[in-house]
Amino acid sequence: MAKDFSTRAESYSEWYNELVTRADLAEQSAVRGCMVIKPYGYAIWEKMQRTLDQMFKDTGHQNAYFPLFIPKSFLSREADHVEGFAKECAVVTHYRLKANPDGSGVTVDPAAKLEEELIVRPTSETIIWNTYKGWIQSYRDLPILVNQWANVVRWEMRTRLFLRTAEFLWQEGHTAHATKEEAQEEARRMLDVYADFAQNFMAMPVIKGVKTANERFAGALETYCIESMMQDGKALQAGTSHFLGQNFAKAFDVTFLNKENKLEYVWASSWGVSTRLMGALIMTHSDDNGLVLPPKLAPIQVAIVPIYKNAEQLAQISEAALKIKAELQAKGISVKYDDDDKQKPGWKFNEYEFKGVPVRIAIGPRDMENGTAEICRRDTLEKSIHNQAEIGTLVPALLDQIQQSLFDRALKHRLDNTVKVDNWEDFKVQIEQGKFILAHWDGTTETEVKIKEETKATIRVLPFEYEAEEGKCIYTGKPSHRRVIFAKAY
RNA sequence: CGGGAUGUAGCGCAGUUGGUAGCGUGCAACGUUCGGGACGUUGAGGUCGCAAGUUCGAAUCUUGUCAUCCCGACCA
Repeated sequence: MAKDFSTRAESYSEWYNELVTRADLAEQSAVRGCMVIKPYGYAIWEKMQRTLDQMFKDTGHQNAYFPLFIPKSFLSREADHVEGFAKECAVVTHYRLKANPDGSGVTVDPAAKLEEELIVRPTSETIIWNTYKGWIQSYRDLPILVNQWANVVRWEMRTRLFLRTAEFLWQEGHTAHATKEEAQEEARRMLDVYADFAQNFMAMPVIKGVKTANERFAGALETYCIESMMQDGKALQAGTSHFLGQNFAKAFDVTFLNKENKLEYVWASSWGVSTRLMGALIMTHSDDNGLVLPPKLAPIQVAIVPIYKNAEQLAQISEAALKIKAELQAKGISVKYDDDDKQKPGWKFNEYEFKGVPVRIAIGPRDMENGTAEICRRDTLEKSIHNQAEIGTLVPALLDQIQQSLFDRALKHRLDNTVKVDNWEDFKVQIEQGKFILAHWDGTTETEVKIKEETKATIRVLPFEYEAEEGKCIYTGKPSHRRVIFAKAY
């Protein structure tokens, strides 16, 4: 009955939708390409949000909120930006409905046509920089370090639950600086924050680096990214941070007087991560039994399940269980004691496995006789028996261990599936096997595009960490000084 | 927008040569159970995606239409 979800590459829907459904995280909405995030899924997102939000604040940022609607003319101010997003925008053209004369529902009132159409934001650079114009006059007004938690809409032709939905939740940071260096530093700093979050909270190893010109954000001078490998070997872009130069300042005429009393355009960065991270989390750790959550992001870290035949036994077990629960909670661990009489222990075991709860503790009559409890860890499904008195000290250490071991396992998977390739035939073979390929590239967009056409492989990232090495482009044979990472991507 | 497939109970599906709809699971009640999704008995739940046509009669045949999924195109 095992469906081999965790490793099968070819069937996205079974691999992914099934796990999402079983873990009860999200479902398709009635609206095309949108999703309903269910309470348990949202609890995970909230935990991610809180963690990230604190990290932003620790790096000096503040939250703010900007409008959902963007006047059409704003979007077209920056040439590359509009070109990048024009094909996927939802447009508001009217502001009123009216009842049909024959009483059969409503129709759009043609009299209520907007003079200028409004775009539902696909990203907020334009509306924010239009606002920043009014906020910035002097170098004393800088930097502005603002983040927004919001939803955005991108009318993609093809959507995938969590990974590419028409509407998604995200945060977008938009910063304004007096110097180029400062803006670049900011973009790099936030990439580090993302990498920190991915690796230390999501237990998801990432490769930090820079995108090629071809894969760059529309309107950016440089796009930095964290790139991660999913269990089927495909790459997922987990977060991006952009150095925008003065492009948006020029487009929205945002200038300031510097210390030398000279008028200058403002320098910018923007950065964002989205509910796609939920997809990344699922696809990095899940196995055939369902979701596997890293302890630091699990809404429930420990579930305690009593096993009993009658009310008397339950009362005894509850006493022991609640003691353990209190002990763990005192250490900041979220614990659920599930004495729900409506479900059987076996059912609960499966349920918490679907939901990815890192540690499960079972206590039954046999344990009560011996003063013990059974601990099962979700990542390995190993069970062990311990004295009840030890649980309070054992579990915190175990949670740390699970967190680390999930990361180690994912990193090993990536390293095991990363290969250096030096000839084209080999490249085509390896890319089909879902590998990350380290190969030389001649640095041209032309070559990059041709490789993509022939193999569907894209250059995921030019890693910051690399060995300088003379070589020949995998495709054209032209000289190259370093290897870059090719892979198929979601 | 091109290629392919699918729409039948909450979910997953069957339904033969046209004869007025069934299985699994889930749901409700009761009893026995309870250390890995228990079992039995009873019960509730369906405009067969929508529309038109053929026919005495359509889930089934025809046409149209809508929706969803997969593969492309598209995609910080």
